[in-house]
Amino acid sequence: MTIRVLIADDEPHQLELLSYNLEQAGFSVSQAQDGQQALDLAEQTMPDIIILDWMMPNMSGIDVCRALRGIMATNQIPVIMLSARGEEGDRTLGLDVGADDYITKPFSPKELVARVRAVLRRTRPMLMGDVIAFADLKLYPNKQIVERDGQRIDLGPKEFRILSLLLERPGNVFSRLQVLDHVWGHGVYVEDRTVDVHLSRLRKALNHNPQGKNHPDLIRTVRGSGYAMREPE
Amino acid sequence: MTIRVLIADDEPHQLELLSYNLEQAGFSVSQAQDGQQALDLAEQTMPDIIILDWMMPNMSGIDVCRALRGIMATNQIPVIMLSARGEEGDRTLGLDVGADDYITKPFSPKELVARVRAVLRRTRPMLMGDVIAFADLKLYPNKQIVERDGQRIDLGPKEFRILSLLLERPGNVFSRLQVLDHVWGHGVYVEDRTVDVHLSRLRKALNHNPQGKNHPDLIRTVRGSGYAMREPE
DNA sequence: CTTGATTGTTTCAAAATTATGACAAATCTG
DNA sequence: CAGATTTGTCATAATTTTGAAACAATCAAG
Repeated sequence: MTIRVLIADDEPHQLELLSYNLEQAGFSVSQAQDGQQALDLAEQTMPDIIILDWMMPNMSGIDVCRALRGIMATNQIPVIMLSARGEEGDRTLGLDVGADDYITKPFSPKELVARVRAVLRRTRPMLMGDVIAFADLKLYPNKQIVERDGQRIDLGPKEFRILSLLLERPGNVFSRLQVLDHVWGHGVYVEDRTVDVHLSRLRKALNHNPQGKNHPDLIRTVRGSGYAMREPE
Repeated sequence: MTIRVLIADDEPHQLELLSYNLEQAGFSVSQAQDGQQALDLAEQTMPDIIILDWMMPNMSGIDVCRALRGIMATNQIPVIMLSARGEEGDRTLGLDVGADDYITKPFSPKELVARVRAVLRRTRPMLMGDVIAFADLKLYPNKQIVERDGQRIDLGPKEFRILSLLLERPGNVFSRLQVLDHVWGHGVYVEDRTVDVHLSRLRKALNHNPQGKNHPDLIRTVRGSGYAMREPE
């Protein structure tokens, strides 16, 4: 369950240095030497976070960021921009384009690592082991426990992971294929209708109420598309 | 099995004074002169507790604390902040960033030592040799003794250490690999299934009741992941 | 209100994972 | 060193989880 970082910088020395530090910090790192390559790699490998140097040949960090935001698959991946300039205008431009954080050079590798963690904590709290709350539901990643309305709920591994996925972006619709990819992993031969079955099991477990009436259904079926968490009224 | 403290303060005199007192109190102390160094040392040596001066060159105590919290490896290490100012806002900022306690200057070395002990007692009772209680279970860390429901229980060394590990963060799931790492140590060639066997032995020992019915099982198996202490709802 | 498409559920055998008894090797104790 | 205890592995049993198929229910549009 390692966190994957993509880092793009045209200066080999800097790239190597930062990669090394990120790896030391326990991340799995892939490198790009220019903007175009970064974009390609991002699409191919779908990292958990992307670090872009502002100035790069071929395609600037800004351009890459804009492009990433335009692609459905990548537009949720958090981005950190690295910049030599320190002008306020740049910063806002960076954030405007959809970057999640902005670091001005010079900075220490330590700082970069800290920022990466901070951004991930903000955007993907589950990856960092924080408790996820949604309506009257609580999910404890470290304990692999789910509670609804204070009541403990038992879930099989697959159901737990599906719920985790849905809770990563509450409200977002996940297609059956996406669910298969994230929960089963790539290249696994399984019917997509199997997802339905697990969703059914998940619903049954979540909505079942020991005393009396069932809880309202927290999962929304989007006909023709997939499933999502539903925020109750 | 001495407790290791990292203390960071940019004023050499103060640093020396506090270090001396902490050492007198039986702690093993390492020193940092600025924030960056503190962060580095923390990652390298993984102390049991960290004391940070609020104002430091290079990186303030706040920044260091934030960074520590962002790093998986260090985010469980308790932190005490030292501050010259006494404003309420600072205090809450300090605690917001994830500090465990906050001391306003001027303070006596005695007070610092007392606070260190208090924080450790709160966060890592086992380190202080305190008795760990969990449900009707009691574990005496330095005596290597466990009792359930008042009855003395005999555990082999491995079983004792596994139980200690599970009790460090009750409810948290520990993978077989984590258990192997913590109990056997790194680079030991042992089947992961061996952990199952020891868990089985641990359970048998814990749940066996001389008079009549067995105790309820205190250990939770998390299919596909590992083991954890079973917490009440 | 019918129809075709999509989704929900139940059931069941297979697959995967975990529990545990038995035993030899290793380690400790006196 | 002898005897006792602790360890690690294996084989087998017990359990849980999974995936697919079959059928029921629901939906969206004519």
